Amino acid sequence: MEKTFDPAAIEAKWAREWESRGLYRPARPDAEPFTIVNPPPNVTGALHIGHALDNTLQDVLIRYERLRGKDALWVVGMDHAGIATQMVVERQMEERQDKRTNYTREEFVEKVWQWKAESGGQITGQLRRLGCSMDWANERFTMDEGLNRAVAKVFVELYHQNLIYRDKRLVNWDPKLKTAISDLEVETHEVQGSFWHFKYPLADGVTLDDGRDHIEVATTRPETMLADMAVAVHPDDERYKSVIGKEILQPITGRRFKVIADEHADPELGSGAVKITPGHDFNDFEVGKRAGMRPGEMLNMFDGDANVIQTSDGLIPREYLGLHRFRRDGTDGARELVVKQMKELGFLIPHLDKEGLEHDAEPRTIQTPFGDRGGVVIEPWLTDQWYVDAEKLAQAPIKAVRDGRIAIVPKSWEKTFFNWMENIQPWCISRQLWWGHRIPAWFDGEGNIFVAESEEEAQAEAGAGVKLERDPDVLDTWFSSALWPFATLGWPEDTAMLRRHYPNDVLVSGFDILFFWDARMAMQGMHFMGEVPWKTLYLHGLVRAPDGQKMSKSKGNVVDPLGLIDQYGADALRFFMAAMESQGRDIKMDDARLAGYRNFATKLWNAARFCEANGIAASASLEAPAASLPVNRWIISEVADTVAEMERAFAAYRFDDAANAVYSFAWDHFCDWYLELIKGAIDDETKATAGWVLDQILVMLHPFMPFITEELWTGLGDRENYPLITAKWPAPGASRDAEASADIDWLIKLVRELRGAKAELGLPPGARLTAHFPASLKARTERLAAQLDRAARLEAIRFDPAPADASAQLVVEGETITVPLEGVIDIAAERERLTKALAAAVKERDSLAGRLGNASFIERAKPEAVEKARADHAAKAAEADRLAAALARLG
RNA sequence: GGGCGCGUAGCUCAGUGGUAGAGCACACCCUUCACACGGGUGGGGUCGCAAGUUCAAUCCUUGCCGCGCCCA
Repeated sequence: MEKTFDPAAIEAKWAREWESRGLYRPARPDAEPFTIVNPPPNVTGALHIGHALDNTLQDVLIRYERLRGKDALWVVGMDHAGIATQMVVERQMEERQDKRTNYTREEFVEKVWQWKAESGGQITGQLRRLGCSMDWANERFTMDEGLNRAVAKVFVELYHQNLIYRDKRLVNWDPKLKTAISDLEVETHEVQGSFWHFKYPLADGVTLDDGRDHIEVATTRPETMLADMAVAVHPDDERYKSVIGKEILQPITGRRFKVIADEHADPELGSGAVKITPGHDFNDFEVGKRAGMRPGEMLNMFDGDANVIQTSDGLIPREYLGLHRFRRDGTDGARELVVKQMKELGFLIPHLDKEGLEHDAEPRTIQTPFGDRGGVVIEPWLTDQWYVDAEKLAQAPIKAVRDGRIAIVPKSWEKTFFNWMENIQPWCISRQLWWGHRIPAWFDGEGNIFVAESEEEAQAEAGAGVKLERDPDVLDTWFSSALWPFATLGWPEDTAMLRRHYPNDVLVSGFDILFFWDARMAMQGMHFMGEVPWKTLYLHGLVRAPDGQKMSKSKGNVVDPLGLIDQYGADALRFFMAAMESQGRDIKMDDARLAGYRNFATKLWNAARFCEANGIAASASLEAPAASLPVNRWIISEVADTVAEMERAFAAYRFDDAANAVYSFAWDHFCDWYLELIKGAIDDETKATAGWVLDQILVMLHPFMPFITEELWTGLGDRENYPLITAKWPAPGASRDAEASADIDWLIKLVRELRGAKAELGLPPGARLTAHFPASLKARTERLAAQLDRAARLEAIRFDPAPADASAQLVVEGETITVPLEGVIDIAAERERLTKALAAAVKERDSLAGRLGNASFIERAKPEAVEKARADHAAKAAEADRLAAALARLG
């Protein structure tokens, strides 16, 4: 074995071996199932650091449960990512001066499939590098045959249950991608913009009570005045009461419309009057509806690119037609022209700044909606789209979380979940794209809709001879991924897989997709399966840059997980992710820590080398070997404790605790103490014990560091047919051995005292000394003779009284051990050492005495607390006495 | 405006109603027969601030300050 562990040399080998031997999903028909579905990564995606975290956590759970003997299934697949994928392919076409619309829909979609076959799905190879033990043999795709069927069936059923419907209303329109998107795909950012104030003249000579012949309105989007249909004032606003029902004459379009009363107008804000553009603003749309306008009558002034088109009343002046909504690429748009004309016409009310200077507009920070993919400002646009009645579907998941059938971990997310689910809006699911699941709805020429799983069925419904045209739109990608927990298991067929693995056990996802994906899975799962999709929903945080900033391509601070794997090894990266994962908190990247876990892998590697060189080999039994020596009995106890601690941590989804438990056991207990204590005295019992303990470390560490542990497991024993990945989780069959633990705990304290004394007295660490023990320790020192020789470096153990002077005195568990140091001891240094130790003991003793002297403590504190304080006080007092005596003896 | 979370050693983070922990970093020692990606010893924290509850508060409550995220 090499001195330094080289991850690259073994990772690819094991990933290949495990997968090709079918070890990621061994046949375990009689075992209890354990199921996780993986959040399907985008077919366009590459592995980023968030995937590394998300998938590490899932793999840790899957490997743990597989070791525990369960039939562990980790469903893997990819997401067709409608918008993202279409964008990728279109961008490539652009580079060749080509474009989507040069092709038929079928030709284009064929090209996307080609792209997918050639360069899509790189991420699957990258997940394998991370060691993800997914069920690769049954990889799925949101547009494979099974999912297609499931999507069609879900759509048709929800439609017939009136849970999917078609509606004309305002949608979030992305004018760059030219598709509708859902509320969730809109990101609001603050933008520095302008707030313009205008006069809207009252028609027919009407005036306000104060004599003015106009109403003042203000807007951040003046271009929409081309489609204004009302001015709203608050019904109780005395300033405007007299003009409610009177008309405005819009200066640019010459359109006449009414002053209406609506509570949306806030008398406290600005003039208290607002212009109403129901076709281009969500609030105005509602005001318009309340005023009796039907969506079909609302004026629309934009095409899909957000360029101005003529409204149905033909009143937009010719010079506006074709202009973009606002300035773009250095060219003024409708907004700029509206402001210019209103100003020329004398209807612009200038803004006065602090210095009294006039400006066209007041500067203002505006909450502006952007499309999360296209990155341009969203335009509220009046179109026909398909909607899911999310409010109805949300009820069952709300109840399931409420009554605990779904446990959200960490629990603090429940509130967020409820808040969103209880205020959920209709979900717009149609997208004006070519790549995706085409909506299974057909139209005849007369406004009738036929929704069916196939064209034949739709035709049958419509009647022979009726000419049908299929809805050109596709479904939101999340509509299909919402079916993941059951559609990947065979639904709508009633398969054995489905019965066995639904509900899934746990879903692990970042909180950023709680609404996008998790909540929607819960809705669809409960609706179609009648049961929760998973029993536990574990939400983790984001991986942040070392400075705590969010990683983003535009900031250039993204960390490539594959680079980290190259540098530190996949095991170290995985261990880092798990050890840093404490219940959903964000994780800051920290290379030093990663390096630390690489060092840990090397440490383990070298411990195994040591074992190998000393004839310590693989164990044959799951149970701990019989042992008589204290060191062996002690380390077996420690294994049992560690197993228990890990199981507790796993049950609570404390990845950090589980990782730290095996880390500290392997390094602190096994390497630093056990191996040191057995050196030079490795008999058969010790060989058996050490081999067994090392095996237990490999098993316990395997979920976190699968590669190195598997390599060592097969390297240490002849067990090609019993690979670690499918080995058995520890069952030591031993409990804490109190006597052995007391012995070794004492020994460790003694050794630490000796080392400390040597360091402080300036003695070489390797110096061999004689120690005088009290006779009461005779039996213990005999049991530990080998270790006292080796680890404590004691040359001789004596029970006669030590010479009174020139000695170091160590107080261990209340007993004084004297180490004569004639000729070498620096009395002053020893005095200083003892004085320091005494001061510490006295401080603690007195603090405890103070507490015990407090009558109300004795009366009111829990009896255990009082008891413990008494015991601690006695121990500290004894220690202080011993140290004081030792100091006195020095003179 | 509403909600959630955070503020603990120089850094990254655990943690507990009863004397504060880890990793890294730091100082000193060690070329000890697995490992310098190592071993040993040690220094370092008024647990953001203030008040309250309690025999006892870093931990519970309230307020404040600072930071972050989500929603409107």
